[in-house]
Amino acid sequence: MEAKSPKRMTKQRRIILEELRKLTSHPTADELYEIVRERLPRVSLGTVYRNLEVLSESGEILKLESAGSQKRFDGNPMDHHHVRCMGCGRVGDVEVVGDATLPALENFRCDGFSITRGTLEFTGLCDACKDKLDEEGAMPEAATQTRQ
Amino acid sequence: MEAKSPKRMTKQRRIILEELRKLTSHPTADELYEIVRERLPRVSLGTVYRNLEVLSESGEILKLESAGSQKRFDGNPMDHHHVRCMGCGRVGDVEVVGDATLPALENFRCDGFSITRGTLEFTGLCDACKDKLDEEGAMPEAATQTRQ
DNA sequence: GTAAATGCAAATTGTTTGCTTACTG
DNA sequence: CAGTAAGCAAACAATTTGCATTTAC
Repeated sequence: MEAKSPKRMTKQRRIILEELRKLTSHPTADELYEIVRERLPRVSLGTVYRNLEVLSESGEILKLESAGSQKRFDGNPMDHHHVRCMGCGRVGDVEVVGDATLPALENFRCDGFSITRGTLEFTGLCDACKDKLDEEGAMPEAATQTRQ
Repeated sequence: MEAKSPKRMTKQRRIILEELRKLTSHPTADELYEIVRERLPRVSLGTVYRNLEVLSESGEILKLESAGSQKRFDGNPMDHHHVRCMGCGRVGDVEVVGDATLPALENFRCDGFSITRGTLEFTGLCDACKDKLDEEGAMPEAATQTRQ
């Protein structure tokens, strides 16, 4: 279901891929656009979107559609787990430590669906958002919204 | 961090909540809007959005931000796991069967984040999308996109 | 009676697409 | 030199917001 190489390696595609791979931050398309723009000042946001699409189809990167309202991208295409900050939408990598192992996929039952990937997304809070909540103390009203 | 009751129980809010609770389908805002409209023909989509927001802040429903490009909502606010169809974005409930137990949250390490909820999101394929893929056979090009 | 919520429409935001030109293989 | 990809702008889709009016408490 994946891993066909992209057709042409243009300068833009190569640089987009290089910059994404340098990051562990799972950037959104426009965050990456800003970064790529330092090396390719005339690149367009549309090109970034198109290439991220192509690269994720070919399995070179991961498209994290399940990351809130904005899509995020991961330069590491290996299967691994993620946490998503419920405050700001940021995504981090999660590793399983100690002797813990996840139950096999057969242990999860869901009618009408077949689970194809055992990669999980946890819900959490990043340090920045946690600090913000702590400061706000008995936070005035709706301080728990999702922005980005 | 949650469970303050909404301020006023308007007819719209009550009906939106009732209809959402009847469903197990994790509808999007506009799917629910269409349903609610049968009982409240003059309701507006904005009102549906506003109420889904308020109800999820108060902990009466779940907002599944991690459900692809469109947010989905769950009338069951208890912690439970979800599968998201990578084909169409639909979301289903997942239950853990047999003697399987998830590792405790301490067994997951993620720098800069604290995991607050152990509810997981799996990636899968719903029956409809699976059938579609099967029919397409050696599917011509990019047949694995997310639409909804 | 008053603050909160509605309906409607317009504004925002994130993403995709059409088209002409440029460049890779 | 053939066809894929870029750049740019316009189109789209999902969600949010401003405002005048209505309604729950």
